Amino acid sequence: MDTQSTLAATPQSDEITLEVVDLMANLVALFHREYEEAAAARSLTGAQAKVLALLRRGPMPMRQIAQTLSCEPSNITGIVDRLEARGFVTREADRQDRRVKLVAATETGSAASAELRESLNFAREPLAALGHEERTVLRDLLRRMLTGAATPGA
Amino acid sequence: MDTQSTLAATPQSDEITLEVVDLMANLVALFHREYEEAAAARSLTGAQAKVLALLRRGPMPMRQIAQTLSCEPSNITGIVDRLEARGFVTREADRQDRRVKLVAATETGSAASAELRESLNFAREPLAALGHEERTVLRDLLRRMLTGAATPGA
DNA sequence: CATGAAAGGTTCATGTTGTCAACTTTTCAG
DNA sequence: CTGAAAAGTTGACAACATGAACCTTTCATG
Repeated sequence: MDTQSTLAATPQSDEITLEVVDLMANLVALFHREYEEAAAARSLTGAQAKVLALLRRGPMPMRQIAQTLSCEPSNITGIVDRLEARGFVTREADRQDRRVKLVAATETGSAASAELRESLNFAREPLAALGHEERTVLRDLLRRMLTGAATPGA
Repeated sequence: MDTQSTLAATPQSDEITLEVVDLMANLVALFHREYEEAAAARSLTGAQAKVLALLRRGPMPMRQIAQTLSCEPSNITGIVDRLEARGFVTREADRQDRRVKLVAATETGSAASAELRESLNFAREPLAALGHEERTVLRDLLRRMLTGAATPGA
């Protein structure tokens, strides 16, 4: 299945693909910057904002947070420590398995996260360049790219 | 897929846009992870790889690197220090303005950067889902999104 | 049931990234 | 010539990230 369904001999390294990869890199950098700025405007770091965003759907064990963000559990300990110290998050032991600590967003935490998300949607300058139809096309392409790969958030 | 709310007074927050933003966020996270992994496989950090990538087109002053990456110049000092210590990069004073230090990739540095770039092109699983035509469409959309915004690399 | 392996979190040591303020050197305007 | 401004560096400090060692809880197996 690794063998691509296209006809080219080296479909992964043709002109178009190279340029798309570069464009992607730029877009990724741009989004990353905007995300950091939006978080900083609410005196959150990027990592803290990411963790908080994960908790929108409900409490989550430390380990699962680490897996979702692809980092070591010990790293999450520190980030949650800081979020907890500022009242954005609580830690409580799981009833079923007392080894597990469930991290849950507080009122304040949820509010901050929702606010940040809102601000992001409006800050998306790049998208402003595209019309409705184009966004639809883009959406479909992105969907195709993401199904099959790891899709943590949604 | 409601089609009636397209008279958007708030074109930034319709259904499609919201979904595109979320998809983008996932794609950004995915690319970011892959980039870090690819860099780590060559014992480079993400930041070091980014600086090295910037030098592909030729030497660049410290300040310009900082501006392109949207961070403080003092931060670049440290990153370049480590790259220099490992022989990936050299610092030399600019002839015209001796305040300026031009950072240039060495043979080794260029090779590492090129290698990483190559590996990225092949590691791009998401792109594998798209055919040639679709990649072209995607490229055009990305181009549109990036022109007008800050376009550091290209 | 007892015991040891395994899993979930934390702690500690260490290194990298990032900011900010103070400083040196060089350039340039007056 | 003198002072302001620009380019880089340094030092102090916080956050992030990893890996190893450790504690507690769970669970499989004898």
